[in-house]
Amino acid sequence: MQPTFYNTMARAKEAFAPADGATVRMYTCGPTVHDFAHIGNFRAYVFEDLLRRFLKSCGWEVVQVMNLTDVDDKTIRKSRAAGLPLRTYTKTFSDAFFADLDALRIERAEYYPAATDHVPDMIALIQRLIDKGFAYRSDDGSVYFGIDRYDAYGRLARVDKSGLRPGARVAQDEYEKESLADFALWKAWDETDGDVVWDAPWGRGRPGWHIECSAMSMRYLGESFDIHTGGQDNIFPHHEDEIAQSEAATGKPFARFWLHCAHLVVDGRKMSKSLGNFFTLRDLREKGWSGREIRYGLLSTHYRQGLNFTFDSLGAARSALQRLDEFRGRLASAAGAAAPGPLPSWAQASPALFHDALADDLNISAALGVLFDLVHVGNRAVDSGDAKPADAAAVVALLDSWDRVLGVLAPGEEAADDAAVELARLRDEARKARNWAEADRLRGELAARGWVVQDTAQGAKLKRK
RNA sequence: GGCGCGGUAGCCAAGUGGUAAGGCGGAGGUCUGCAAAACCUCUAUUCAUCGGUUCGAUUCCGAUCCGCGCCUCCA
Repeated sequence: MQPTFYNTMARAKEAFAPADGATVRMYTCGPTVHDFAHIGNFRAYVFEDLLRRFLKSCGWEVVQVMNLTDVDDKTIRKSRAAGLPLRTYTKTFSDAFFADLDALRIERAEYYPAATDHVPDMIALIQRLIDKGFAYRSDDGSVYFGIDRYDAYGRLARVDKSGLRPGARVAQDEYEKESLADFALWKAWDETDGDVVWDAPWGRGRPGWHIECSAMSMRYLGESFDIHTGGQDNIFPHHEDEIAQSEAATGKPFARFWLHCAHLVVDGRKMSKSLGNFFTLRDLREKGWSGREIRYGLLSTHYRQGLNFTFDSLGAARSALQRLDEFRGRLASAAGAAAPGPLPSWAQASPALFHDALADDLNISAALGVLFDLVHVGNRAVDSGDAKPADAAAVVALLDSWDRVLGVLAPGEEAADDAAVELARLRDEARKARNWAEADRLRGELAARGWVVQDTAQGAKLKRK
């Protein structure tokens, strides 16, 4: 089935294929590296990772770009407060960001351009906009995009530009703009910028926020590309402004599909430090949750659905993953060294069901339903002895192919240490001697070391608690 | 005020104009020395409320109530 994605531009699901039929060119709005990313941010990145992996499973190549915003008001302010050069300050957080991506099993994008490495591209793009009459210079040397000079403004967010009213956060010093919703392409230098400054033909300063995404997407993906994603809060103004400045400059359609993921709340409330419900990935890992568990928690709710993140839901993720691990382990032992045969009858429908679920705008709940249905019938087959080694091997291969999309199955087994193996051996001996008290004592000792014993037909197995 | 999303079992969460997937949790049972895991059975006569359309609506339409997001740099 051909994938269908909900395109914010159309406010409807639309059939998707890459424009050139082979390679999906995708731009994903990335982090502002002035602090550790929080789990709300990672919800978006996990969604984009699922999208990326699913597109690959459809047989397409993917070229993904994720920007690193390493210059903006907050970043400058914080780096100056820390007494560090901008680069030094942001490196801490971009390094942490990549470590967090790894923990969440998020595949690397092809490009992670940093804004500060692409200022010349931005200057060139702004110059094009000035030359074409879409942008104007204000008295202080800033450059603004004039939305009244661009007819199509407001198409994505469906805002009427005449209806835009001033928000609470409009700075006092922006009176020079032609229209309130005009946005800065270039901000003239002032003393709070310190040494964060570039020379441009119209004066010294630094780029506005929106322009980096236009300039960097064009550099790596071309002036038109397939998919642009971000959090729903980016629809307006960020993505609206990207479209305006990009299409005004090139005269070409910018992104064909716009996918936006909904926000995450914690315990039903917006995350905030004052409520004590604000978590970075690091915070959760320190509480003993694995990256895989957190990934499952973030992944298992449809991306356009608001996600209520709770510790109960993490516990549910842990249990669900244990069930999946157990199933894969049972199948692997049933398979032994057998080569995969054709899928057994009880699994034959599964691959198409799984693909079709995700092809329907990444319906992850339906896809997980297919997965758990397979676990159910598969466990039954193993119990009844119907699963022949070649069958089991085929289903293991199927699970592994699904996991290239989901990225949650492979548990990263921890081999039991020698001491635990010895305790398990002693317990086996005690059991053979029907010395149940000693066997249970040894099981307790293993439990204290964090190991759970399972007696199976193949002998005792040790699993991490 | 404008744009938009959502209200489905104890919790999370799909879904369809024809009678409610799946996960977690809970109860009972099988297996086991006991466990663990797995399996079996049960756990929403009902999908926020009220109207309407229809042979029939949780699913379509309207209204109401409630919760939430964005409206200048927050994924």
